[in-house]
Amino acid sequence: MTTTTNQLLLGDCLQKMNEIADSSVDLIYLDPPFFTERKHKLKNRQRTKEFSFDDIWKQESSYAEFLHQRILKMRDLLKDTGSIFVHCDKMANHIVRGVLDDVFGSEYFQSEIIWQYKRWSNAKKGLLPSHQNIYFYSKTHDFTFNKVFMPYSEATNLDQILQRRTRDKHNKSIYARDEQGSIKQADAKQGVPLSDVWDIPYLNPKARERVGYPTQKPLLLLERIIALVTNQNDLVLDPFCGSGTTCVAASLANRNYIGIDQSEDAIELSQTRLDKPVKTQSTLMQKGRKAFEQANIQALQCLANIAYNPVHRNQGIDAILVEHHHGAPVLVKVQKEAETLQQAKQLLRNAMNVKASKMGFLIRTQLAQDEHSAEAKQDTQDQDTASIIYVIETVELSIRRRYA
Amino acid sequence: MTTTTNQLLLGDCLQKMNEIADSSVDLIYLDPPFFTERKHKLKNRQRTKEFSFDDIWKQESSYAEFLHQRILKMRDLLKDTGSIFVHCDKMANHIVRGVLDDVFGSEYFQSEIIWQYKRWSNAKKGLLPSHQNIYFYSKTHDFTFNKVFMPYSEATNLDQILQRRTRDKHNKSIYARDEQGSIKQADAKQGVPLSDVWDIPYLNPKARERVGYPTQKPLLLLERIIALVTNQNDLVLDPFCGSGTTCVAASLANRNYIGIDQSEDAIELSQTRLDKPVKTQSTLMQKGRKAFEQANIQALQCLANIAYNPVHRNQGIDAILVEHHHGAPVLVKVQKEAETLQQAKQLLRNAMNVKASKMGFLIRTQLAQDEHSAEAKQDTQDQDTASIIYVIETVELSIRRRYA
DNA sequence: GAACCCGATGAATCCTCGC
DNA sequence: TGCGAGGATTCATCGGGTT
Repeated sequence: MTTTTNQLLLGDCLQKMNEIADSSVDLIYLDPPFFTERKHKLKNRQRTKEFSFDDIWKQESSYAEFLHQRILKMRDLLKDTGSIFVHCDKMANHIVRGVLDDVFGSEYFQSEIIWQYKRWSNAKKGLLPSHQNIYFYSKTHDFTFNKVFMPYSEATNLDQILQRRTRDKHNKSIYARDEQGSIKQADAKQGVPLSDVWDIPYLNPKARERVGYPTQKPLLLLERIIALVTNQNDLVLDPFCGSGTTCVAASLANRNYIGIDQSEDAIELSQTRLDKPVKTQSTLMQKGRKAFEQANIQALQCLANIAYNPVHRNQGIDAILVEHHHGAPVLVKVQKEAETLQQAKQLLRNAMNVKASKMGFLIRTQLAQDEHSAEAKQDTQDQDTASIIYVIETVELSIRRRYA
Repeated sequence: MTTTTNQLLLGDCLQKMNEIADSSVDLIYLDPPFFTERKHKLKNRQRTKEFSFDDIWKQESSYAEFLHQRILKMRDLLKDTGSIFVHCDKMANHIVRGVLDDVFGSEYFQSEIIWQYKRWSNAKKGLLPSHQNIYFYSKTHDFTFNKVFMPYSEATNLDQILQRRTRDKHNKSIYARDEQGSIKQADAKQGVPLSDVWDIPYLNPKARERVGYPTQKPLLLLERIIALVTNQNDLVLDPFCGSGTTCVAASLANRNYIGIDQSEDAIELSQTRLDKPVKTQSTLMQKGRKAFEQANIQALQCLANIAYNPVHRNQGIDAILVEHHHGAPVLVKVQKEAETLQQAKQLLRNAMNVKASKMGFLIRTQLAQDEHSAEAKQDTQDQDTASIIYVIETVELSIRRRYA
């Protein structure tokens, strides 16, 4: 049997998976639906002194049964080098784990991935839920895995890490030295293996990427999973594809895909997204939180000795000073490379209107086309609102100016 | 029955807990021993097509039974306002969760806490394990909880947070505006509620706090848990107290404690620690990770487009290139403001000797007193070691030079 | 085969040395 | 004697090799 790839199938995956050849899939990702009705049944149950596992499972059995049947079939579809990633509802992760241990075997459990994100807070008593669990099992020990390396920790003595080590006669670890007694260097290192805790921004409620599916996942999450355990032209299957994120990510990464869903709407939506994929264009999404911190280094350096709160994700403002001025916040904006001074000023002015700010600082970083225009040099006083924008230059710009 | 507090009990907690009065404990923390023998039993088990839940559990049942008996008793010991925190082994978290759901009821599940950390890596194919799970259940809905707030994330729209919000007639959340229609500023906010993902440094192998217990937890972790769900003079119980971290943390926070352990050594050790508690106080602990990042911003900026590993805490080196040269690392140093070129060169040269590096780059950022000296302009070749230092200038410096 | 040993690992602390 | 820079050391966890 040959499998037609790059298609979306409408129906229960239990049936539809029969259209896929055994041992043909490289990665299965699923976020199975979770039926919350069961939960309430538990409420009034009697606690018994004599413990039986059946008690736990009876409550969950219909769900576990549902999942078990399907995951059994999924295992057959996987190549020997294939992997499965199962996204868990927080009320059911023990059930999912139990089923996976049964079908794949606990020795093929690779990782519990924690997808961590910051989120808008709620008023709930307790801790703010800010993670989800993804279980990663491989079919065999010979699974495809593309190693990813991350930077060393800031607290690491990196120069020492690069020294070769050995053990002395007491089996104590020491640095290796050559005949002259100088330290031997280790081979080139690439960094630290990727951790099982992933800090990936939660899909912002207003993101363009969002298509209205409650459990929609960020593309970045799926892209990372796909990059980790598949290669180009491999086949990715999502048996509960929903809004189609997995398929879109696979398609963007030049992998083949098959998506299955019971809902006609889901299939239609997925197809639309596949025809014209939209990925949220935010610095945070693309480069991660670290890059976000560095993106504005220049701006922050200018402010090095002033007490300020950095502001991200706002075109008009890069920082708000801690000190207020006449009871209103003082805003700071750094001119971006692509902005003319005019544009930058207007953005800051808008922001100041919204924030009712009376004082703003605009930090120039770019030479103007017409260096002699009045606008380029003067601070701006807005007649209506009595607010003022001071224009400041970076040191570097003032040097370049003398050459202009 | 009255309970004697601030004591350590030797024995199986199943028996010893009988010495504690029912409904007298405010917090139970436990890190139950985990018997890894199970793992191997699972290995050769046949997967059966007809699915039975008993199959999953039979393997685990002796362990689950062990845990269930004890946790049942623990629930009785808890006050109605009390909570339990259970630390899980990564191979057993589904078992623990199942038992807790059974004893406490899933509606009293409050959080799965992810304790996240950085740690030395290993050769594992796959993701680097860097978290542990802690389950948090309350006995009733009326549990003690002290809200904790953390600083806002870098990606938060801080400017929006500072705007006062209200609801319109359709009960939709909107920004509050004054008579003139401009936005009202909110009062100072406390921050974001504490997340269920905790970044707490792992107990370092060299830490003096370490006492030799393999599963010893950092005091910081227990301190946070205790602060979260207990008040002064409350009673904290650890039925598997091991090295006694829980009791020490409770004692330091002016809570009462009871620790139980089967091992005489553990009890003795715990008592020693209680008499003279040691807590790690380091730069990382005190100033946090951020302190490292900001120390060196300027140097890192100069290296923007080169593949390098940043080096902290070493005067002679700011970075090591990823690529090696003639089998030796290539070192990079950025001249600091207070350093003359001579001094900078010497520091780099020393570092190169120690690291046996053949090639180094020194990035000039300062104009020399005597701009015309030969030393200022020339690269340095060391006759003895055949190593060479290339001197490079920043763009900014070369502009300033033309004015010098 | 199974049990054991051994080397590699990197985070982060302790510790020493020099001024 | 105090302090800071940076060198030294440890540990749990893998894989792989060897009894």
